[in-house]
Amino acid sequence: MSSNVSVTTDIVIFTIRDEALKILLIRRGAKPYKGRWALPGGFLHAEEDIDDCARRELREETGVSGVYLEQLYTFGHPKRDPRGRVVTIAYYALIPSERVQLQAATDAEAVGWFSMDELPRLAFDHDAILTMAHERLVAKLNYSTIAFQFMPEQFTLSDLQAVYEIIRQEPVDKRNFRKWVLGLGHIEETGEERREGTMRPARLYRTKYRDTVAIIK
Amino acid sequence: MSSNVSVTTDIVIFTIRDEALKILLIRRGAKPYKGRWALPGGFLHAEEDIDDCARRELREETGVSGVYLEQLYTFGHPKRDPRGRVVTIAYYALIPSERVQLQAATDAEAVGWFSMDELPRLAFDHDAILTMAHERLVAKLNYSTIAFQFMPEQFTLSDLQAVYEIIRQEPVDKRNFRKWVLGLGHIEETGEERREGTMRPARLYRTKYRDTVAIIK
DNA sequence: CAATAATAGTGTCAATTTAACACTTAGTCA
DNA sequence: TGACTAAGTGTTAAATTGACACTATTATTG
Repeated sequence: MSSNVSVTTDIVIFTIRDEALKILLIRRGAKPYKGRWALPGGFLHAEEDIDDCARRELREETGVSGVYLEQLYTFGHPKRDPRGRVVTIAYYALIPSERVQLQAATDAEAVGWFSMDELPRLAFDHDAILTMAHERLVAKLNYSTIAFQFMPEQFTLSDLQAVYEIIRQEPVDKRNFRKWVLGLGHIEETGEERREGTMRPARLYRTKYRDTVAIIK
Repeated sequence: MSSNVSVTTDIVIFTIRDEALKILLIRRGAKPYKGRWALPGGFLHAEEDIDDCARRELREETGVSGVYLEQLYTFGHPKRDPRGRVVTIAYYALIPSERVQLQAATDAEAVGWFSMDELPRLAFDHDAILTMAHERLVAKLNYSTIAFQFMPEQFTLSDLQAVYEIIRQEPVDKRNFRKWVLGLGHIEETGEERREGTMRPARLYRTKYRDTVAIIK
């Protein structure tokens, strides 16, 4: 009756780093696709919820927890894994830029951050998963506060605008952006300023609802 | 390694009938939850794609094929099925009103169409699945042509408007609706009219892109 | 201490989109 | 031919969106 299917979760882990949207990939050490880059992922444990499985994989690969994680889609073509029948529940996660730096040291060899425009060939159907995750992220910028999940505790409006510009791959009008984002009522001034180099200091903001992604308008 | 998980698909089948949005449920004949109503669904076959599995279930329960079917979400809480570990990939399908009539005869006993506001208690976590499907459908009305999937070959603008009103559960302005829907450019006049009773005949329309759901604006 | 360099911060107006609203038309039947 | 019933049709005000350029603040340097 059960037809003996293996179930895994794979995660598309996004962050913003070096002015670019990056994805975490892992170089496979075993067959199949040995040596190819792949999404982090792993088998569902016996008594584990699928969200927990994804969270566990995320923690194992990046050390981070408590970040935004959302189920994306389930991929189950019978031939997607040459080893046998493997259904994978794909997730995507968003990690604030700061947290990534902390992890830069781990495992240096087998793990890498890649820009969307310099992706290597991927194992399995991971390119399809990644493409779908990217489309979802871009779409969600327009009707949710998902972008805030990339921000550190405190950030400037220019920082936040940069996230939108990097993901959208096009410039955003500064005044309209500020009007819009302040009008949302989801961020507030911390009262502090960031001064850097020889320029006018920028006001710092924080998100009011740290780990909620709101649907807007 | 595979932890022996069973995989099923469950389907939320929507149609519009008797001025209401209805969902197809099946009365369970076996334990667990014997006698309770449940979503149609079944186990994934060995060499079957998951979409095909859902389509097969849909055809088995309703006799229809070639209708709109979309993957919804995957539910995998370890305790969601008392028999053991079952991960279910939930889908939802939209069936045009006309096609339903044809199936009214089948299996009369064990199958039933239920309005959203007169739902019985459901087996497993099927109420959560159904709620999510309903939310998705309502959301998609606003940014896609998904509602057209409920329409027969030919329909009037009033027919189409009724679909929006039934799903939204609120009246829609007739003139604004017509302006909007004609402006989309996704339907065209057939040239024919429907005359019924003692009223002015209504122009008939058809969708231009039969089995595509477009994302709009 | 004045000039410069670099980013932060700010408002208006036109264009577009959305939302509200009521009467005429075409047909059937009595 | 009058009455009934749903079909069909435009205008206007309000709200939203999008385009656009200058002043403010700081640190550094001559």
